[in-house]
Amino acid sequence: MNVIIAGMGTDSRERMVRSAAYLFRERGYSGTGFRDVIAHSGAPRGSIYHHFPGGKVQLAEDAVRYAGDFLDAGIRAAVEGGDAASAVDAFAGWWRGVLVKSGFRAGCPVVAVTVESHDDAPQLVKASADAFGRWQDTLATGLENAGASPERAARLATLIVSSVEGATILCRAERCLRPLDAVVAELKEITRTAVD
Amino acid sequence: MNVIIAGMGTDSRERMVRSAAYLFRERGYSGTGFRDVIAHSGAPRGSIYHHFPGGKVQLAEDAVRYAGDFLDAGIRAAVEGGDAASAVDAFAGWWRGVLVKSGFRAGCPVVAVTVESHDDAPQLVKASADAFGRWQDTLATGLENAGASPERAARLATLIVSSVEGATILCRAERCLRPLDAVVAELKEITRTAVD
DNA sequence: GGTTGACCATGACGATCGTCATAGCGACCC
DNA sequence: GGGTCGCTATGACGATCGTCATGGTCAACC
Repeated sequence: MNVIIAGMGTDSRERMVRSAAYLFRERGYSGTGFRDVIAHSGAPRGSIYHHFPGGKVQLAEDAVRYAGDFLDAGIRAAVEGGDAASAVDAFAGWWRGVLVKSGFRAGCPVVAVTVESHDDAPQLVKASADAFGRWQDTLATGLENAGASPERAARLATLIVSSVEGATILCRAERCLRPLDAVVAELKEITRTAVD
Repeated sequence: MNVIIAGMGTDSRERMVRSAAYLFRERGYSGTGFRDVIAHSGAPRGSIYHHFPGGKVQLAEDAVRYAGDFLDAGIRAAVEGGDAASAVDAFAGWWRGVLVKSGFRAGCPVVAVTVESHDDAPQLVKASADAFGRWQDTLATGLENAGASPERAARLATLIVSSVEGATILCRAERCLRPLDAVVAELKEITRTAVD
């Protein structure tokens, strides 16, 4: 039987969400069909609209939320027990692993959903904004604790998220880690001077 | 009749390429069908595979190249007759205009194609890498002329392209210019200290 | 132990996807 | 003026898309 924990659904439901997030990273939102999610997750076809009455949009919404929560927890853990540079390392290091492990074929699922969202699915835009916002808030808190002013910390957090996400895209195009490494080097220099 | 200029195709062919680049910015690659391109460009349906024997992939390839050339020319013009900060303004200012004019619904077509490309279309990855590479080269040249060292100029150019592209995505999600403004403020500060 | 309800198997719906074949148009060349 | 060729109109192909209805299974609860 399935043990239901508050906030978490069935096994197959969660597998679908995780697979959707995984597949979005490589093929994007429109490029990923329900059949792909079923095949990748091994979840049953018949219960799609039982778990996701809102259809594909709801699945994508949950996938974005899942990715947002997952990465935010990683950033938070690295920020709580490290210096300012570890905030950058935690965020960039995760995407470096995604790039290498996928052979530069995968990127950020939140980015994928954002750049494809039309007007008839505003929930997706909101979910993406939530994820990006939480990442920035967590990073900004870490930078403040390291000694940066609140205003500067907020601006730097936005720069970190923007540049690392952008560098991840450039890495996929160039099929190498050079852009991400260059960005991280500059970011570390900036954060170092900002916390003094 | 159609006046054929070297490197440029028919009117309807070029309209299709431009429309594809335009539509990719809002709906992405997989989210944009040939029928959308036909409707938006007013081009005839029957000549799709006359102008693009390679099908949708070739159309996207040309769209990425078109966007790459177009923006590179803008950056080059701004870099040639300005200081180091104008390089940032030229690049970021273009995307600011795209965001505002589209109501935060459009982004970068090169990004859209990159994050959706699978293995069966490596031409698209290469075309994207070319566009990103040219933008970085042009910006780096401008930074070098302003006084930055070649190595630092290359790293900064990568940071500029990455962070502005990333900020554009964040702006679409948050539906405001705050991320881009924050990034531009930090970038100007960095480039100012780098050219001294 | 009968009933409820969460969950899944199966198959199909209409729409749209990228692709292509065929026929025909009109301008140009010899 | 007959023929060639760039370009377009039209319609269809099979595949796949998201969506949903129906019927069934099995554990849980009164």
